[in-house]
Amino acid sequence: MLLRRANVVTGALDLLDAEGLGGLTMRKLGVALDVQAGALYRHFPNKEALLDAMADQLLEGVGAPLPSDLPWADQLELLGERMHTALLSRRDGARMVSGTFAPGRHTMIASRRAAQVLAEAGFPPNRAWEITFAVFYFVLGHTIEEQAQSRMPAGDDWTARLEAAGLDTHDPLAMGLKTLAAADPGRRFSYGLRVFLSGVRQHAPADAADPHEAETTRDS
Amino acid sequence: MLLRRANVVTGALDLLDAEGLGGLTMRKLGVALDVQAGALYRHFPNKEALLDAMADQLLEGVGAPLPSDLPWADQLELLGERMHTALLSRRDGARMVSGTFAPGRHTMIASRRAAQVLAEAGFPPNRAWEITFAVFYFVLGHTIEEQAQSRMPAGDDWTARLEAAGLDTHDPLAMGLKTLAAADPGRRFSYGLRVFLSGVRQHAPADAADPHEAETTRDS
DNA sequence: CGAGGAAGTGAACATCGTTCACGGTGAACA
DNA sequence: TGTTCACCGTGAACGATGTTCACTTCCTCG
Repeated sequence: MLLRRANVVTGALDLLDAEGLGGLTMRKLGVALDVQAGALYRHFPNKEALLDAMADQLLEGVGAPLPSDLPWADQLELLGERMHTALLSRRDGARMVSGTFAPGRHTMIASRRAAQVLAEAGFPPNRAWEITFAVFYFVLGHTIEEQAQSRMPAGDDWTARLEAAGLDTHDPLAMGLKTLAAADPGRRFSYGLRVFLSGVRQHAPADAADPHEAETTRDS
Repeated sequence: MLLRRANVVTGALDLLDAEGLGGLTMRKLGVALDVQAGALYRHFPNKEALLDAMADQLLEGVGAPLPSDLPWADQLELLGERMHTALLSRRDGARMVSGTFAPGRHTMIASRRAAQVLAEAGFPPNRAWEITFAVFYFVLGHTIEEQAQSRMPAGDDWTARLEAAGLDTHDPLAMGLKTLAAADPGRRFSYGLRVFLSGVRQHAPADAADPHEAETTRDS
């Protein structure tokens, strides 16, 4: 069968799931696609371009329309959760996206959606983009670590590290770290995202229509 | 001259500045240290361990004591700025740190410092760590992108990308993106960090002594 | 039917991380 | 003083990786 650009991308994403980012090799991808490794260069100038395409494919749908009856901050939260889910959908997805330089089509669509939500909330355009990127950085960074932790040796206790940092193991702070490592990373992510967004809400211009703020400081 | 572990790390960091993360090679590092590549394996079991040590060295001093007369949120901001500066001090510093798995000594010290500030502000220990990591993720993610953009081709206009995403070039949103690309990344970072931290402030427990919040909602 | 171009082959190239048998050297110890 | 021994470094090799290239194969279109 003829090899199409899209086949290469989906095949590469499947191989990513099977082998991880380190095991994603042009030769292995060739085997998976029943093709010699060199043939892949008919569709992509180099591996980096393939990774760019993979990253963009991963973010497909993140920028889909949002329920317009939601407050803008909740729309942003939904967008962040979508991105989080998309990054988690493939092994090492976050690390792969973070290694990408040129934002692709779907990435731009998602960014545009976020910036638009913020602009409609009253933020000036450059501020809207600024916050958009900031939120995405947080999502990306958190998800990278989330996926990195999942491949750590199970009993990789933080105890030794805490001691090396001069922290007593019985310190309540040390205990907190251990309970954190055992906690659900998804909940941690959502909490962090909400913390961030409540900061965004506080920086919203005065003319923004925000129900949360309205509850506490205004009434209409 | 005898090669010591610390010499390898500093030599590797200098080579990182000269060649970038992609050009950081065991052989090149050998040449820089007047040593055969294989000799490096007397000091580090593999390249990853060397990168871990480099990343940790980069973060030395970030966790230094903070001026205790500062409000806790400002202490956290200072910590974030310190980390930002440290990551920027070497080429590809942020990407290098993000590729690291095992947090080293200095990394733990810096994290501990942040968690301690939050704990003293009244956050329960696990929440303190949660927020610590979230802030660090933001700093890391933002700095990665910051350093990635600096090696982009100068005239890499976003115009084409915006059009591919279905956004008119004359849209005010599109204009905002262009002004953003021309803006000082350091200012953008500081703004994002403050936005995040104002969110953290809003999630502080009621018994936290915070002057900002006091100004607006309480008075003592 | 025949030509042209795209898709794929297979082998090679340079480079990478890593390993290993070996040489040297300097300090500790009898 | 002579011997030992742990450590540091050498030099060459191994396998794997990204990438290239001359060549074949095959589909399509005039």
